[in-house]
Amino acid sequence: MTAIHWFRRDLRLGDNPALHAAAAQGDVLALYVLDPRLWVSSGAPRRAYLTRSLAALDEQTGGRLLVRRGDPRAVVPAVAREVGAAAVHVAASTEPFGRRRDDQVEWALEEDGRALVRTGSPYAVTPGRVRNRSGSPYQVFTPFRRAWTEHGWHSPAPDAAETARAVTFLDVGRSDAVPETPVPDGLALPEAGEAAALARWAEMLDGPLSHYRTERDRPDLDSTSRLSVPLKWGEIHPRTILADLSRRRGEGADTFRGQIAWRDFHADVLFHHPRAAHESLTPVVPESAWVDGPAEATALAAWTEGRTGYPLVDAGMRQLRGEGWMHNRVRMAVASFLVKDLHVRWQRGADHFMAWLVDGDIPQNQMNWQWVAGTGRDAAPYFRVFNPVTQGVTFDPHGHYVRRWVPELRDIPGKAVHEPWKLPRSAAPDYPERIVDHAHERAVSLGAYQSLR
DNA sequence: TTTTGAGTTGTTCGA
DNA sequence: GTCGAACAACTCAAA
Repeated sequence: MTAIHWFRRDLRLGDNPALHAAAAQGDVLALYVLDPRLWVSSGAPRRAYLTRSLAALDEQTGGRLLVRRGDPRAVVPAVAREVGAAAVHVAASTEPFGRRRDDQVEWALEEDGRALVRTGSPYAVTPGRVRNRSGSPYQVFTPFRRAWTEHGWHSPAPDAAETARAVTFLDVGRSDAVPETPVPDGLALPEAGEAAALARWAEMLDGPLSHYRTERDRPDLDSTSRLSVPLKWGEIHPRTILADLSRRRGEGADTFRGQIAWRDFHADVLFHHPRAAHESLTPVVPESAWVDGPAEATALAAWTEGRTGYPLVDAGMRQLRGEGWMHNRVRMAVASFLVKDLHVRWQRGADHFMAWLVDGDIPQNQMNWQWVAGTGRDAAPYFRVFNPVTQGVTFDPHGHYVRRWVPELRDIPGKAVHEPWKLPRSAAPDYPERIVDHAHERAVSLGAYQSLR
């Protein structure tokens, strides 16, 4: 008997229960479907990364990954007919687009007498499972985390080597050509694939994890896991991470576990509120507070190109275009700046992030933007406005991060780099003037909030 | 049943 | 220079 494992956001062999569910039925056809709708909306950095991750997965399957281009609602049932598979196995999608698509694929398969079998999801606890005593989802992170911890999670499934031995992958011939995916000029992509993800995690466990609680906010240090990318693509599963963490003591492990909990929480909130992918869950300022038209375009251009005149903001925006990634602390600072200093709707910023982030993921990206904007379920209080100078001095105390990404400021030593306007113009003649005054715009934002209360 | 206290990520102001 | 309070409103769980 033949079964299909349809890979999506689980581009790995290890700790992949859905793949084992397929293998339990016989030989496995490893399938990936390049959906033009997703391909186009992914942005060049993610397309380039995906291509490389698929190449790594193909190698892991002995060159037997079948890649087909087209609408999964047509492609998946067609491939199932071709190979005579009774079932197509997947890890469940939980975000709005994927749920709808999977339901439609399931109906198409059922018309043909075949089944779509969902086993597991990209989360430690499948969204929708954590409930309070009255059966409702949690609105607030801390109680969610408590219940999530009590809920627990499965032990990891077999690792990649064992899986490769246990599963027989079918060779059904030629894949469709994957389109050319040039890497945008100057963009340094991280290495893709399961092996690279596990190597990065092993490095983290033996190094930065012990100082994670105190140093994770420092963009000038390599103190974070950078696992957002492999987690987005499922090159590693959070369950693998939690199992390793359970064997570690210390506040670093506990803080990192909290980040995994946040990831599950965001997926859970979006599961219960699909509209949160594009609408504010709780509008906190009147529509009139946002800029529109040419004013919005001008503000967005300065922000996306990293020429706002605020060094930390500009460094972050340039890191995004340079690496397809940005340090989390800086993501918050630039997001706060766009929403509360430039008065641009959070959705515009979220769209730009999705266009450039290699880890760009709807639940994490949109929910974090809503957190900063104060519109989320468990959002930042309205008065929490990040001061780009204070954030810079506090978290990039020597200015290393800013100088790395903003070469016009390279000659300003130490933390003075966060306030170049206090120096003679000759210290950084090519660096832009501030496009707004933070203190003033902060007051405007607080006023807008008051007006809706 | 009602009350109470705590809650990812900040900043400013006045004592 | 340091430090605590204030800046809302609401959810949730423990008392």
